[in-house]
Amino acid sequence: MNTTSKNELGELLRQERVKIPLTLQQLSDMSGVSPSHLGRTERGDRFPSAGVLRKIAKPLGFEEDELFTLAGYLSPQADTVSDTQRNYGGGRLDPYVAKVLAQEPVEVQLSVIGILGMLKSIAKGVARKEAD
Amino acid sequence: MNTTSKNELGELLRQERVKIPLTLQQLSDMSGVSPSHLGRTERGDRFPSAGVLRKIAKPLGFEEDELFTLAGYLSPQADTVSDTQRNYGGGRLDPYVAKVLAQEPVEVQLSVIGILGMLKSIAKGVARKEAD
DNA sequence: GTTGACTTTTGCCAACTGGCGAATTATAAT
DNA sequence: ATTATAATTCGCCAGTTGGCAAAAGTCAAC
Repeated sequence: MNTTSKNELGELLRQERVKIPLTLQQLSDMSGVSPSHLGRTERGDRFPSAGVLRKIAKPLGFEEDELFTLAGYLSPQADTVSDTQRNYGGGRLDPYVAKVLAQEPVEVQLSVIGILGMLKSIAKGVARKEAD
Repeated sequence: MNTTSKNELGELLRQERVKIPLTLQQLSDMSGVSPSHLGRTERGDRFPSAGVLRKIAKPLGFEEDELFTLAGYLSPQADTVSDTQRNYGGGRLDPYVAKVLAQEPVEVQLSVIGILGMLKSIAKGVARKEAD
């Protein structure tokens, strides 16, 4: 449908699924869409209908209509769409990192990024000192 | 498809089209959807995809996503809380954590879980000590 | 009534979606 | 290395969507 696509949608879907992390089978169980179809969708040999997009959105952590705009069913600035995180073109989370972290309780996960924030501010201070 | 449907969507579409007023041909010219398909859709023997709903929305005076909810592609009020449903199975990575971490270089990500590992082993030692 | 233009419906068809089961490929475990 | 097991992909299929062209159905002027 979108000739210039390079299949960014499918790649995004796989990226999100893997980083959660989920298998096709698990996502299938949550969404009611067959694993084979999900796989084909991610790799771009099938284009997902609005129905499937709706079913898989929440399990993947998307807003209900977020995937619609990404799929071109809704224009980018269409109403409502809470300007959520613009992480799409941004950095990627290493799958191994995701897997390890996912095994920790959410509070630990949050602590980890809290500590990361501290380290970053310390590093920043050090860098400023060194620059003097 | 839905035997009990009464086809409210199709009837609504026809009502709006006639009210404007437009012929199937005219709506077809504006939307790029064939008259025959529009006719079948209104009468309920075809169910419109998200693509055609998007195409005919504005010509009929609807918001772009308005027909999506009417067609059941979008729930009546998309609640914008992605935090509500989580923890499907065990081992899920918090989306916020994922977003934050994803913005760091992969080496930083790896360092982070390295540090996490250290902290865990320290905690384990402490716990054993306390248990004594 | 008949002709004419216009609107809607119908017959048929290609293309696509999405599911199921088998085959293949990765991942552990012994 | 070999086997077991889980994950992904492939082959094939039924059901739908949506377009085109031809067939009705409508309504006016003549």
